[in-house]
Amino acid sequence: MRRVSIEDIARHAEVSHSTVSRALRGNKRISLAVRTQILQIATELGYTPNAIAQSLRQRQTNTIGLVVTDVADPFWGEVVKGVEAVSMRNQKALFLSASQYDPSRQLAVIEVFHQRWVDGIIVGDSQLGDAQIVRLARIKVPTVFLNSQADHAYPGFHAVGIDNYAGGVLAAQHLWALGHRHLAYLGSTKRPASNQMRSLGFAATLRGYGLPANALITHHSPSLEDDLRIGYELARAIDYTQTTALFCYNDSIALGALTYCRSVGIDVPAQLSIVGFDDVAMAQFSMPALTTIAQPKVALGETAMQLLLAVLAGQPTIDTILTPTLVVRQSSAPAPKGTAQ
Amino acid sequence: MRRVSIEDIARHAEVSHSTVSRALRGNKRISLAVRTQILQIATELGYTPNAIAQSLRQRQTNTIGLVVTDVADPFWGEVVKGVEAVSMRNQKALFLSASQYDPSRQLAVIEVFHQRWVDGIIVGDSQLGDAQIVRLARIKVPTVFLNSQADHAYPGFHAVGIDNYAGGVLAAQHLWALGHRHLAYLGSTKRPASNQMRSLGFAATLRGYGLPANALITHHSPSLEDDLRIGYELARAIDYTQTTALFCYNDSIALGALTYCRSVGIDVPAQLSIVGFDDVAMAQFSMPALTTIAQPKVALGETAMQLLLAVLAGQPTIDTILTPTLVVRQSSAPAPKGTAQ
DNA sequence: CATAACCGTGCACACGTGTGCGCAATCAAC
DNA sequence: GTTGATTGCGCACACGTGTGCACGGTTATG
Repeated sequence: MRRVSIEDIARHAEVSHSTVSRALRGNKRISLAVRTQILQIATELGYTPNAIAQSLRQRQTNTIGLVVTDVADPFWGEVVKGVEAVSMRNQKALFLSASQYDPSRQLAVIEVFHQRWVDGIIVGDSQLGDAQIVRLARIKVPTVFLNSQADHAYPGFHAVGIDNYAGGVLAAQHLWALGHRHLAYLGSTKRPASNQMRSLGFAATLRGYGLPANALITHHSPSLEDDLRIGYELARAIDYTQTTALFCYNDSIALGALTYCRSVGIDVPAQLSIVGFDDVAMAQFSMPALTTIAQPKVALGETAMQLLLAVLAGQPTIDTILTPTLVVRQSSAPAPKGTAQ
Repeated sequence: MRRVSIEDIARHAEVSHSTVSRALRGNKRISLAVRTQILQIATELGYTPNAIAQSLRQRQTNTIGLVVTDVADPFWGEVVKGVEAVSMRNQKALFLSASQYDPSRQLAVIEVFHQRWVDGIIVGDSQLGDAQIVRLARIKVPTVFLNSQADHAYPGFHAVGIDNYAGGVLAAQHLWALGHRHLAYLGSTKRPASNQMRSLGFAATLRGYGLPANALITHHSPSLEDDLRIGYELARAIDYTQTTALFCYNDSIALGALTYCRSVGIDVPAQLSIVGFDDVAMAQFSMPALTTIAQPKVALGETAMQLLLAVLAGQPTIDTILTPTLVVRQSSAPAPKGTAQ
């Protein structure tokens, strides 16, 4: 039942375990004859190095902890995919945990990671409060925040994200250019900071164009429900005799809104334009295909992991803010005649 | 820079590290006075147990390895969510890795898990060949296969899955009852076994009803592309002067097919019925909402993890095959007049 | 008061690896 | 042939934790 260790190999080869260890690691002070013999015995016995013992000895686990809010969210699914790919490629094992948008669980997960001596941590959608950040700062694990919902400016903390404000600006420019003068923003309270930035960029840009304050309404869902359902519900609260365009926190909410519109016969985009955020896979396959502010999701995950690796390697790094791009599809069109002021 | 260990606590409390260890673990042979003092010093110093050292000592890591084909796939996202939830609740850390449908990578990941001494492994969508299974059997790690693409009947191997054949039967019954007499199956070659079972259940049932062989055509995508795109492409290859119903390997393919149909003006469900598989979140929000064979995805993940925990606890277990259910929505309807024989 | 039972703690080892240091053997140089 | 360098390997310890055993001290018992 016991697994084969270097001690077992040593016994067979009639050398000490030190010699076996050195031979396996390619130390050049071991003679070729002995080394090849050891390697052969190792494969014969089916030896597998014990990563736990190695970790203890080397005080390093080659392990990364990733905590996200929800793995089943299509956005995070892609991000995790990017993180995993780079992690795998660099021989780091990946711990995954989900926080379900609960900051205390987020911290709890991080503590578990700490106990397991992960080399580094990536936190998605961080909603940690100041007190929690202080606790996190005490355990000095290199940490990368990915699309953080709060500013964590501490030494040893790094960040990768997209410019949410710029995304809001893009949406506003696009819809304004199409002639929309009564608009709505459908937000998400589960992600306070990014929600606010997208909303702000959107609203500020429109105001800059001269849009009166009462011509822009914003609805933020209070619930933790599924985004698709939230979008459906928020869309039903809108007065469509005025509003001709919706900008949604993300694609799931937009797709939910789109479903509501079709179910009550609102013609998208002839009567109503809808713009989403993220550019999830489904966005190009809805009917009509969704105009959206695209985030490079997989790249976001890859970048976060690469940044973390650089930190671990002691290289100088800089935080990265990626820029979102506007992807125009069929869900947005010129405002219907007679609605512009 | 060194982290605080029980040795450090021992020094402060002027006892031996054995006493500290016992106090922390609640051993009743330590006097109350000493124990409380030790606990206080522990929190003062900010002690965190070293899970690596514990693992080495106890020959058990409280760690589970999960390997899936693609985290970004909406189906697997939900499954991972279920696995993670149960894992977390039982204080097991979860290693995640993706195989990208490559059996050799699947095995490679398992070997890494083995090196890290995971207590158990869950393999999603296993496509391991016989040789790989033999290798896997040599390393005696309790393993649960989740919706396996092959029969792995070995001692120490367990399985959780759904009855794909029954799913195919359900789809056939539903579409036949609606009067469809020319049908097509849009499959996926990335998942050979489940694809075959769904196709077989579908075809056998229809033949049982007396459907002539040439009235059912099957298309299997040869590529590794995104399912949504595969569905779109496969749907364009169909002759719609005959075919009035599509049964698709999964919802993503069905949604892709649906998108193609709308883009060329085929009315779903008036002209064409579409049935998917899985019941992903998006299925109820497409237009029309997708009729589909539902899998309990989160429950599947939870069940797999619970089965694994039972195995680890030495309890007797039995493999579980869950039964899919038909969810009728708006994408399926009676066959258009004049098409039935 | 002597002996036994019991309670609280420390010693020492183990888990599996990696590595600094030393030691023996071989070889080269003068 | 003595000295010095070089090569190849083992000894012993460390990483942090848990636990069997022994041992000293206190209390109960006769």
